[in-house]
This record gives sequence, C-alpha cells and structure tokens, in this order.
Amino acid sequence: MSSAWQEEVAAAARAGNRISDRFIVDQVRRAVLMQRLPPGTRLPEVTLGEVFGVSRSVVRKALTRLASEHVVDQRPNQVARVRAPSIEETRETFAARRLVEGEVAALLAGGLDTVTAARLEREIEREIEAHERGDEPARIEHSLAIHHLLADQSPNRVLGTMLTDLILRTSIVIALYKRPNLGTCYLKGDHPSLLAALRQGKDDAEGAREAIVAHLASLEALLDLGLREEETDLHSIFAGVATS
Amino acid sequence: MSSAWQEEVAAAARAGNRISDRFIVDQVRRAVLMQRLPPGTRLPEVTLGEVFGVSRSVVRKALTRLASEHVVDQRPNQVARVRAPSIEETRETFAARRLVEGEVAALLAGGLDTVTAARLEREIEREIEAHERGDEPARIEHSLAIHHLLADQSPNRVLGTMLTDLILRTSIVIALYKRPNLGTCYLKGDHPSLLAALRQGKDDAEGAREAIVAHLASLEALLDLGLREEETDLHSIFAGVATS
DNA sequence: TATATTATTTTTGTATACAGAATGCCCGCA
DNA sequence: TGCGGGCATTCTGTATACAAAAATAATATA
Repeated sequence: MSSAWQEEVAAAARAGNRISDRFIVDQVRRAVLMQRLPPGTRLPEVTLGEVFGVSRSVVRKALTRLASEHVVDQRPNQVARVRAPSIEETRETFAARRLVEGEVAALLAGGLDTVTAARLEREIEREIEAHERGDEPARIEHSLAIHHLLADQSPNRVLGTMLTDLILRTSIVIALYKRPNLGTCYLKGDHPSLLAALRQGKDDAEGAREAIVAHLASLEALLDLGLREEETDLHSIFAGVATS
Repeated sequence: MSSAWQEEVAAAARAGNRISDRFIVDQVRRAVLMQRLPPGTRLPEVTLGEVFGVSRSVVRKALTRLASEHVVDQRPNQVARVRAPSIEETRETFAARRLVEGEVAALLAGGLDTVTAARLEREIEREIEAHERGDEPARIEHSLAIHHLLADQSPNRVLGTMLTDLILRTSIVIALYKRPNLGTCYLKGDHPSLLAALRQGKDDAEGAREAIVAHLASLEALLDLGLREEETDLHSIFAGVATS
C-alpha cells in the first residue's frame, strides 16, 4: 500500500504543508479513482497512519469523511474498505447524475461567460489530443475537468455540490465496470456538441439538457452491467427455505 | 444547553443503549429541526461531551458527520456552530429538492404498493387532525413522515438518499425563515392531491411530478425570503473603494 | 477616553493508552 | 481428511494528556 504514496507524502512534507485529514482524503480519493486502490481493499487505521506519518485520530477523521463521500465503507468494529458499488447502484448513480447534470446544463445554457467557455474549449481540445496520442490517464483527467467545470459554474450551488459528488461516484464505477477489452471510454464528438448546445441561446436550455443526458447514457452503455454472481440476492433466493 | 437533553440521555442510558456518535447526531439534528438550537449556537466539544456523558472523541465524530449533513459548520480551530443557511442557499435548496423529489414522485407514480399507500393516507389524515386541533409540532412530524416515506420508497436509492438529505435541509430553513406572524406552513389539500396523483396510472408520471413541484413552490412562497442586511455583500458594495 | 498590546482563558488538534470486538490460526478430535 | 472450539492476533472504540490556536479580558499608553 505504501507504494506510490511515500513520495507524495515526502513531497507534501517538503512543501511545508502539514499533513492533515484533508490531504489524506484527497490522496485516497485519487488513488481509488486511479484504480491504485481496488474495491475491497482494506484500509486499517494504523497502516494509513504510518503511511502518512500521522496518528489514528487524523486517519479516523479522514475515513469518516471518505465514508460520507461514498468512497469508503465504514462499519462498526470492522476495518474500512474501499467501496465496491453494486451494479444496481451504478445504474441508479448514473440516473441521478443525468437528472442533476442535465438540470445544471439547462441552467447554464446560453449563460456561459467567455472565460469559462474558453476553458471548456481548451479542456475539450486537450482531451482529444490525449486520446489521439493514446494517453488514457490524461484523457480521463481532462474529461473530468470538463464536467467539474460545469459543476463549479452551476448557478445553483447546492446542485453544483451534488453534481461534484455524483461525478466522483460515477468515475469510480466507470473504473470498476469498464469492459476489460475496451481501452477507453472516449465518446468522439460528445463533448464538442455539448459545448455547442451550452452556447445556444437561453431559449434552448432543453437542448443542453438532452445533450448531457444522451452523453451520460452512452457512457453508461459502454459499461459491462450484466448481472454477476455477487449481485444475486441470497435472501430472495432462499426465501422461505430456512426453517428460521 | 443541557436543558431538555438530560432526560433523553438518562432515558437512553436506562434503555441500555450505549451512547454513541449516532445518538448524538440524531439528538442534535432533531434539536436544530425543532429550533431548540437556533442557528449560530456554539457547540463546544467538551460541553456536548458533558451533556451526553462521553468524551470528545465521540463528540468529534458526531460533529464531522453533522457537518457533512450541512447541519453544522465546522471550520479549523473554531467552535462548531449550528449552520444558518443564507437566503440564496435556501432558494437553491428548494430548487434542488423540487428537481429530486419531482423525479422520485414520477418514478413512484402508479407503482405504490398498497401498504405504502395506506401508510401515506394515514399520515395525511393525522396531519389534518393535528392541524385542526392546532398541534403544530405533531403536524410537522406527520408532514415530514409523508415526504420521508417517499424518499424511503424511491426505487432509485441514490436519489432516495439525496432526497432525505434535502428534506432535512429544507426543514431547517423553513424553521429559519418562516414568517413570524404565520402560525403554520400547512397547505390545505396539497398532500391529498399529491397522493391522488401518485395513485394515477404509470402513464401519468408527469402529473405526480407537477404535484410535488407545485407543492414545494407554494411552501417556499410561504417563507420570508426578502434580502436581509446580513445578505449584503460588503465586497461588492465597496468594490474599488479601498485603495488596497 | 480610545487604542494597542499583553495576559489569560477557552477550545480545538493530535498523539497515545487501554479495553473490547472481530478475525484468523492452530490444535484436538472424529 | 474434515470439522469445531479455544487461543492469539489484529483492529477499532473510547478516554485522556498535552500542545497550539483562537477568543476574551485586562492593562498600559497616548
């Protein structure tokens, strides 16, 4: 577990940044996102504390915050584990994100300030470049930046925060359920046409919403969401069998 | 602060329930909801610990969880305080809730099982009774139960959890911004007609959505959301005045 | 009197110690 | 070989101690 973190911790220490719970939250979140911490990974408090050079108190706080972000599973008297959302939850998360991000896009349509539009355009270009040179991590980074920009620019801050959370959760399940043979989840042309829809006049808010909804639906369709054995509900299968 | 809690703590101890962070979270949340803890109230860790008979460790965990529920404001090196959402955030919270609860209602339309429908009906009746005998706390309790039932029954659990959170947040701001002269926020007939819409066939999902949206809009309209002096942004007022 | 500065008190941040729960291992037994 | 009970280990839950930061009170000074 201490693999790539040692350097980051050392770097942060060098920079004079005091290691606090927020730092740990960021690092763990990123590691989960980048699949360096696969779902189910045990995260004992002492071990994490050793890695980051802090005591259990700090780790504890970080873990409860990660749990409230749905990144980690924290149950009483058990070690925290990296969460592995079920296929059903994955579908529900995508549905929720379509609803929320669709609304944010509708609110934003026609009202983008020039600097934001420019930043969006730049990220979209860079995503294309990264994809063309086969740099998948960079592509993901830019793709995420695009959507986070929408969340940050949401006029409704409550919805914006909710969207940030949903982007994180969908990213996790994308990494989890991506078809192995599929190299990338890049959808050519989706982001450019999304930006075009956002630039339309305010009277076409529904166009922006539909662009987002369609984009997210295509993304979900790229995943392998067939039922697995882990999904089978033992309770329903053996209902009435046990003599209690 | 120790006013009404002493009894509750004693009762819980008598019942053999070990006081844990969840208990504290519930109690504080309820106290905020019932306006026994007005916004801005300081919540020092030791004091809370004394009230509930636990050490700071437990209180600390409770406070971070309350912060992630947006009930409490927790900033570094400062005492936690009961959050006082701004008027703008109030509007945004209502908008978010309309979006989410509307979708949940649409998903639920025509698919209510009989026991849930019966429970809804019962709560609606009891709300009417409580209102007629002027028992406002009981009325609020039943009104909340109605909406929490919708959240619990949401087929999409992600949206259901989000709705639970939004119901809490709107309840807090309703208590905060209710017009003082207004005795109650009861909207006669809204809940019955909502149930009627939910009972309609599945082809009328939009009817259920509209019923919820209209209901929540009327609720928001009952609040006093005129700009207050605390809302004035000094930065924008004095922009360019200071010679920096 | 008003203001700046220092001292005191509160309150949080972090580390650590010990008790209790959960897990896993090992050995005995059929 | 397969299985079950008891023991050891690991890990979390909670309380507590000390340091650092913030808030408050007090004091000196112009």
